[in-house]
Amino acid sequence: MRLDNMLIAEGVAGPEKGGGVGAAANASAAAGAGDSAIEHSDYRAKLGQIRQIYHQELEKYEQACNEFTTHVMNLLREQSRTRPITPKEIERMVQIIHKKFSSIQMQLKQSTCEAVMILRSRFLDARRRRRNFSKQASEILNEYFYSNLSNPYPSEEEKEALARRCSITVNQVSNWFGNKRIRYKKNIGKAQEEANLYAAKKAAGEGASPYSMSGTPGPMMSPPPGDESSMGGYGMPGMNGSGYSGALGYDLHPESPDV
DNA sequence: GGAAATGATTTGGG
DNA sequence: CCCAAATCATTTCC
Repeated sequence: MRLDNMLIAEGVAGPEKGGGVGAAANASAAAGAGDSAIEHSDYRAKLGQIRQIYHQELEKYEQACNEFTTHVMNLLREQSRTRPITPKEIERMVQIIHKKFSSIQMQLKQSTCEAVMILRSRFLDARRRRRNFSKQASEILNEYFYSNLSNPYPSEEEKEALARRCSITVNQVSNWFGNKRIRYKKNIGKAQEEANLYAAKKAAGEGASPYSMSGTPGPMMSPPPGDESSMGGYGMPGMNGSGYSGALGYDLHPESPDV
């Protein structure tokens, strides 16, 4: 019913996917804006584990059910010597057994669903895998922010430029400015120091080049001496060993973290 | 270990 | 869409 559909939708039940668990070796980290590729393979690996356990258990139940059924059949056959037993009665017995076992399977399915839900919330919520930006990125963003304090709203192009220089996404730049604005406003008194600090830094670093905001937002501004915007992001997230323990003995042992 | 800092998301308004 | 504000979850610093 619902649970089945959900499990199929999540890829736990249903058609077997290719090589199964160990077939998530995706080593193509697109240079551009590829941000949701690596986390996905990790997610799938864990999902594969869940699927494996699920099928294992399912099979076990199936087997147990069959064994129990034949056992009961034997008992009935034995009894048939002392009293007449109709085929209908046997069939009813079998049905009762199957019903019982299917309810047990239901439990398995439900706890599997729960496990998937937990997994989803663990991996799909980016808040849980937050990483601080690099020092340089913060520098760049702060520079812009305090240089344009009167209007700290970078246009789309400016955001893109900042994103490139910081090796982060445009969305992250937007987030950063959203956070920065609100948090700057919250305590202006204290942040003022920071403003001065960055203003001074600016003046010292650039000498006579007031690219504040009046003129064109030239995309060719020369960065300060210590630029180096390559540096390939900020490394792979360590992915602390979550080890969620589901209701029914699901336990994803902390796997070796590498791609 | 707890507080502060910080990045990301949700909510609500335009 | 973008933004502000509130909130969440994690990292960093003490």
